Amino acid sequence: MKKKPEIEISASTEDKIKEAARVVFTRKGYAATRTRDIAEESGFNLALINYYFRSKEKLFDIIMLEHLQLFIHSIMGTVNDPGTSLQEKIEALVSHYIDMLVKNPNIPLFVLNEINADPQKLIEKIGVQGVNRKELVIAKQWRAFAAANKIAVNPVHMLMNVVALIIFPFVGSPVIRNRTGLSMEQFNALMEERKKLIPVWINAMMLSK
Amino acid sequence: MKKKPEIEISASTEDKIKEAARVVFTRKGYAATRTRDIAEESGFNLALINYYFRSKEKLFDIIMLEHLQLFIHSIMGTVNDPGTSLQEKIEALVSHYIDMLVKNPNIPLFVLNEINADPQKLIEKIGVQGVNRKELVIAKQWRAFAAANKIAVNPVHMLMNVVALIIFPFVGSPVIRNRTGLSMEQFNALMEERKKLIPVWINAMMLSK
DNA sequence: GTCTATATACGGATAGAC
DNA sequence: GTCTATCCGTATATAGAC
Repeated sequence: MKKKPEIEISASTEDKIKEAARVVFTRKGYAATRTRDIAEESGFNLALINYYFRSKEKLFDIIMLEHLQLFIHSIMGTVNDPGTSLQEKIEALVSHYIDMLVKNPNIPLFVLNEINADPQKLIEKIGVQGVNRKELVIAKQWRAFAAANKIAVNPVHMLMNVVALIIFPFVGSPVIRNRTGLSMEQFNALMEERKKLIPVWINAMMLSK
Repeated sequence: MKKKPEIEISASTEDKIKEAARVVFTRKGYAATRTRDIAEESGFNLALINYYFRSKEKLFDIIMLEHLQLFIHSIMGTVNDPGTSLQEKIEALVSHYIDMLVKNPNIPLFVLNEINADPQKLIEKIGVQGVNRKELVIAKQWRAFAAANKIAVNPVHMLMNVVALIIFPFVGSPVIRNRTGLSMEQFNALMEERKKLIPVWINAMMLSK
């Protein structure tokens, strides 16, 4: 495992190809990207892709795995932190994901797409199954909150709602921007607003009767 | 324009191919479906697809157009009905779309995907631009409601939220079902619950401070 | 390691028999 | 209208020169 500098002055050819692949795969999906597109984007020849990664599919698997880890990895620290309240955890998650998605707006659709294309394959690769979700700190805090406030709705609803409010705008971004006439900057400004709004909304939803 | 029977005892070959195409395109997306897949699904030979539809792309355009109309068409009546309140309109829309999505759970991801792949192309085809959205009855009712309750948030947020809460669970269905262990029937039961819950949530969100 | 040239496979589309 | 056989472009992958 080679150590990498924080700022890559000159990335290796392998990393350049991987970055190019990330860009193209994420924008067009697996089936619609050609190895030629990746080669062009990277500035190298198409033969090099196979030299480093053996095949288009293997390269894709690497990219996808990194995306999934980006989604899942960082979350674990916050949801299992005994030092923060439920409300604070929601705020942290919302803020963190919106930041990430503003930088990488194409990731959600890409990931959802490819999971849909082959649900088995990708689910095996994540392998976070080890964690017992019921015993996460956030789960305990939710149960306490639900009991204290006599909340009867299935927690799966609230989970879906949080994720929906965060992710959906990015998935629907082209439609939204077209129908509303918003520029990319204006759209991102709205997303910034949502960091504050979503936790408030979630709270209101949970307590609604 | 031939009139079709409500229940097709024996659909024409053309319609069978179209239905097969709908199934395969919707499941796999444009790039990943092969005309051979459609042929197999339809029970006919691949040559027939070109006989009836000239090309894969023309067939796709037809399917996509029908999907988009399914999304947009029925909505206009309800959002422009002067006889129902804002709350009633939201209830009607939520209920209607969830019914539709339970029957066609793959449509949202498919449509979002293809819009993302080529935003220009599809937006031109919808052509609902004629409608002045500001003058829809629902828009007036929203402004009245917002004024009466001193709501300051950008209405685009609320629009995104309604759509997100309805559509996202279907887009994320494979992940959700995998992480929660829900069967398809249990998932659909949750969606049924959401017909009542979402309008309540929306109301709570709008009035939250 | 990186390139050019090429083998090989696959997919969309068509010709032509029935 | 429907089929079988086939053409032809394109995409992945590899061989081999440098």
